[in-house]
Amino acid sequence: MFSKSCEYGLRAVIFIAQQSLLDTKVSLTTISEAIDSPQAFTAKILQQLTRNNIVSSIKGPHGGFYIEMEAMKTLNLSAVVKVLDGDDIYTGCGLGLKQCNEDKPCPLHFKFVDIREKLKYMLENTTLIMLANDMELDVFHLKT
Amino acid sequence: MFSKSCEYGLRAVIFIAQQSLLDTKVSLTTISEAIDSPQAFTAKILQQLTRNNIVSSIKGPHGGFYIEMEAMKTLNLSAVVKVLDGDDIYTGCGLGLKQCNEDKPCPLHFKFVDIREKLKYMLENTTLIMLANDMELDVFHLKT
DNA sequence: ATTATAAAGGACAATAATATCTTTTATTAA
DNA sequence: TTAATAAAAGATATTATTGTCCTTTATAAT
Ligand code: FES
Ligand code: FES
Repeated sequence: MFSKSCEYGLRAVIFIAQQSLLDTKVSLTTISEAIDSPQAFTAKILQQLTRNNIVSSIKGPHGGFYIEMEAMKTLNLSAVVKVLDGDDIYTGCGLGLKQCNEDKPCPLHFKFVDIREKLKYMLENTTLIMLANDMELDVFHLKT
Repeated sequence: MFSKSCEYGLRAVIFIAQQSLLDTKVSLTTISEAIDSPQAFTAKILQQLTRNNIVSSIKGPHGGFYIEMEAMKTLNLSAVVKVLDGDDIYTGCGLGLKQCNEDKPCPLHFKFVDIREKLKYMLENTTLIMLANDMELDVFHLKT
């Protein structure tokens, strides 16, 4: 479904959001251990996310990554996916036609678009703060 | 969503099914032109599909690929996807955890499984003959 | 000012996916 | 039985994704 980059990115963002709820900044090392992802690769992903204003970062001692409360309330999973995987998942044809077009549809178009829209709706309506709050319940996991 | 192999494979299977409805066997060249796919790569994909008894093939003059009427009625898109992409799409965690497990779920699990099941249902309930018949309507396309 | 910390950035490496090319095998028709 | 046709199989090439390593920049504390 999503690329590895996107999977790590989503897990990282959820972990950072959870910690930001407690006003804690987290370092790359802490993040990659918490979500069980390759550290250097995760660093690259976090760079993309900070450049695109999903997460914030501060260099130096006591620095690290965090997410502004305002951003947590506004941002949804869709924003993260768009940064890391583009919007192919929202606009691409299920059978790989160069463009998904209602007027020249592939034989799977109508059935496929139905599911694609449900996925889109789900990602757009799941905010980071919702997930951060869920994580406080101790029933959800970000590794293994 | 699907790999390139799977996209080409699905398009090829739908085209072959449509032609088999008319009792026509089709060659690799015909197929790759009809679905606008790289010929040699498509050959590899068709080999996998014949080995796995999705499509049938005959070598030599007047040979080519076809699908048995019985197979067309029985086989669904899910069978094709499983051969080419495995069943990761049915069993994999949306956030890339090593295994998707209801008892140790990722924060997206329940929302994700809902969509995953809908996709599974759609693929399992779309038979090749349904799509072959649809293609006769001249409203659906397999390229551009 | 110096040192330690931590993210940012650039260069490179390994692996997997995609794609091509060549040879072999099976089948048909002349 | 020979030549032509078409799929199967094997080897190789290209590209994208995933992953690592090293250097630079910013910040904080001593
Ligand atoms: S044209 Fe294929 S999904 Fe829309
Ligand atoms: S554990 Fe992540 S989708 Fe099931």
